[in-house]
Amino acid sequence: MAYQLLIFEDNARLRQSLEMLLNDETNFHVAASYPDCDKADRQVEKYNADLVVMDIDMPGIGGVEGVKRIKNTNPEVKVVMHTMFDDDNRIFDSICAGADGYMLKNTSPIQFVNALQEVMNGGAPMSPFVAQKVFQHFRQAKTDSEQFNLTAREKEILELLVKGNSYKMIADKSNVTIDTVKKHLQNIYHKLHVSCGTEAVAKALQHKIVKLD
Amino acid sequence: MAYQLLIFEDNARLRQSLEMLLNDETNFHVAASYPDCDKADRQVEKYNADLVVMDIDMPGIGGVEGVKRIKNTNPEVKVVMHTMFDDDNRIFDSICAGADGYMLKNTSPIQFVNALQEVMNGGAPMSPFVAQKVFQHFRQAKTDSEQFNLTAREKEILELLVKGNSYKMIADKSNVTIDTVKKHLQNIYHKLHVSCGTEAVAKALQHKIVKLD
DNA sequence: GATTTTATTACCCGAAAGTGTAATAGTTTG
DNA sequence: CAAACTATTACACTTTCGGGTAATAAAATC
Repeated sequence: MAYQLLIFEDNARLRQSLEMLLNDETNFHVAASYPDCDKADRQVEKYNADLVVMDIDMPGIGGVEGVKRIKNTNPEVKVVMHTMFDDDNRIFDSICAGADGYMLKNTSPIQFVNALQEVMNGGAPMSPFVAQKVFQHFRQAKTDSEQFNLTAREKEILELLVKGNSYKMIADKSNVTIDTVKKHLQNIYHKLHVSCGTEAVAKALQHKIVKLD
Repeated sequence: MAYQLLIFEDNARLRQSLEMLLNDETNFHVAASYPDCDKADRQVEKYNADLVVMDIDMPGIGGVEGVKRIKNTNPEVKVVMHTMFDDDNRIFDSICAGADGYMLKNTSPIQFVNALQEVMNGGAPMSPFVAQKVFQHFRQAKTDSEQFNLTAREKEILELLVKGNSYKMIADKSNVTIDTVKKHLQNIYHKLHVSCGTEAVAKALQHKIVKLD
């Protein structure tokens, strides 16, 4: 049985190309295709779709919002983004919205079909460039995190602060007096270029100086 | 010119299989292979390696620490993890340590060679299962973030707190009195099940209730 | 239309946070 | 070896936080 597939793509020529390409595959059947995804959730239900190919830049609600709606009503439907956009925000927004794959439009037809097959097998296909961006996102912080020159002791105390401890609790857990804790945090705030505890926590988490499991 | 390749893999049989497999490829040349990566950084330099295949579970320092060292001394060398481990921590630790790819050992030889080729072309190859984990990592928070039942106003105020504003500053920016801010934050703390601002900031960021660009 | 939720202001009070200054001692580094 | 860094404690002082209680009005919900 072939997978029921829906295409959302505002460029008519590309839409038809995709239809032809995918209908040539025995395990895919393009149930329908649309130039916008304003009613994507209903259309998915109507055709009982297994898989959706979603452009991002479309008239009406964009593809990112489209994914959100589809995943909201039919979480089991797989959605693969298919777009020219390769900027970080579009990529991460799509993934957060629930996309199961992210393929750039420069992908060869063979690779694209492979990607769709991969997503049906439970994978998360993405173009090499996208994969690189995703990896970078994890690494990014690591590099600048050591740029604050916090001493081991200071990291220790900052971590306790981030985990919600008061000055007094930090003092107890570190076996020092509260005044020492105060002094350390004062130094920490200076090094992080912040002026209070909440800001320090935000910065520490943002730059992954401390991790919360 | 073939890429100079190093293999770190403690299982002798697998190590030899990999050598044979990769030496069959015209564009790869296995310069050397080792059962541990304790001196990986020096070995990389000695053979002027372009690419490293790295197991994780090895005697001595593990593969994760190995990647760290290699990337520290030779950031331009590509490192692909090759392991049986598919748990989140190993995956994310490796990526953070600087790995350029993460392939599970159940990968077919053809796919593995493709992955190595992909990484040399600037990609970030990963097994479907790994890709799925990575996507999940982005999505995860989104679901439970709306479970705190914060009102729009409360989110607004919480966001200002996270960004390092004092009660007084929040009051000014929200055009309300400081007492109102206090009351709101008090309610917010209850809803988040925390008892102070720093804890609230940590929780807000952890659950991505507010994002810092 | 009545009830609940949300946003708002106000006041009191004690505890916690944050600043400044200063002194001591061990460690590290040049 | 001297200088710089790190960890530590102490005290005084001001500001900020956070809890409790209470009252009002608009908005949303039932």
